Amino acid sequence: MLDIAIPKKIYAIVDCNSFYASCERVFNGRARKHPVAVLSNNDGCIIARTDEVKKLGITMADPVYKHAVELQEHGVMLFSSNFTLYADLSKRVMRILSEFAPHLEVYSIDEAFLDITNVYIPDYTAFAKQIRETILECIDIPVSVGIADTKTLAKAANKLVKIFSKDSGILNLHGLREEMIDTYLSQLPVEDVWGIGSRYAEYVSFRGVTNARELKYYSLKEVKRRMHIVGERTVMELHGIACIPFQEEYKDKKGILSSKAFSSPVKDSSQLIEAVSTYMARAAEKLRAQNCATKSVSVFLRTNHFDERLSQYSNSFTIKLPFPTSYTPDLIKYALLALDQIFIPGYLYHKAGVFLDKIIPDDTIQNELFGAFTKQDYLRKKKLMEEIDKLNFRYGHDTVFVTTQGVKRDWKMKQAKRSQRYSTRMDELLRVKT
DNA sequence: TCTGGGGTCCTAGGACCC
DNA sequence: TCTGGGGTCCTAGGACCC
Repeated sequence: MLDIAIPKKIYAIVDCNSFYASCERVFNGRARKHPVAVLSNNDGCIIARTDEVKKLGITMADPVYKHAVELQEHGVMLFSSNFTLYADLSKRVMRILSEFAPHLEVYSIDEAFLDITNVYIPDYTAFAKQIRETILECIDIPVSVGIADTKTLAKAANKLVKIFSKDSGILNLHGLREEMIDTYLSQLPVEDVWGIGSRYAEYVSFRGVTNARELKYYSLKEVKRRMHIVGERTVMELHGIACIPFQEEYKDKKGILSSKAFSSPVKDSSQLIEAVSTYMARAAEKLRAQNCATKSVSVFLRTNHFDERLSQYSNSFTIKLPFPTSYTPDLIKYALLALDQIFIPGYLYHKAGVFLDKIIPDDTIQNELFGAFTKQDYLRKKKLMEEIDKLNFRYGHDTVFVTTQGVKRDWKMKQAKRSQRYSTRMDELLRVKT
């Protein structure tokens, strides 16, 4: 295909099976014996499910109420999401994985790539087996491992585990003959290829491309025309040519979003003010946690688009800030100005959110040449917020808060079925009867 | 009654500059 | 009838990921 020599890579991807559901099983003996599903905020959708639940035909983000009968019939245990717990267990999994390879890319809360190009591994399957067993033993979370010469092929291998090696949880494509790899790829539906979403899958399947092997040999020119450079990279990677870079170091977020649906419809501006203030407080915490400041604040709100009987409204407004900041009261002030631009009385609001954009590391902030803003001013506010963040971290969210966040918070999400934060809160440790 | 909450990257097109 | 050409920066929107 190409004349130039490309240094070969070898990647493994480790993916926690039904991660949130598996986390619930770690601390709940009864859940081990039952199918488990984890719910979104407000307990509205199913966002993680064990295999038994998948077999019922319940897909990601399916609303619970649609499946109430099957869920009950099959004795599925439902849990509200408990992200504090999941994040903590994720960290522990990643720590173990980092011992298996010199380079680790934490790709999501439940997945990581390992660059094992220069690791001496006599038997890749045995290597993967050791990873699985260690994580199972130490953290009690089952994982699947895919190994191949590109990230896309490793992801494909990981998906194919479910078809070819469910019991072992391992599939290694590295070192196989091309025809053998193609045989595997022919079993992977094109929409399961990493980088091919529903729109592209629809486009190519219309042209007779329904699996990964067919995509691999489809016209590269056509792929490039319709799916641009991203699609082209995907196809190249299916050919075993690594073009998606490995990103080891943690990158600061370029945008920070905080948004949630309300537990019940909201009409009053006073409640929206509380919600937007609270979301902004959370976004600002995240911003400060990465030592950054923002120069842009957006607010959006919308009615429930699922309810066709309601009159619909959706809008957003962005304010460019006169100076970079991470100071919650400033950010809330601008967020409320933005909210004021888009709030129209009379609608039943279902969801609101804030978005921070134009994020910069705060050590790049400089005095404004002819303005009132000074770096000293920024640092003074930052110091104050750091103290408040410490208190809130120690005593729980919103121990110290801005008054517009409100006290009652009727609009707040429901989490009726949340498990305890076993691993991070002293007062919620697992109790064992002796 | 009840429908997630985060993120990323890329492209096209317009504004603006010389 | 002719009506520069090249560059950068910004934004909105669309695709994707988990």
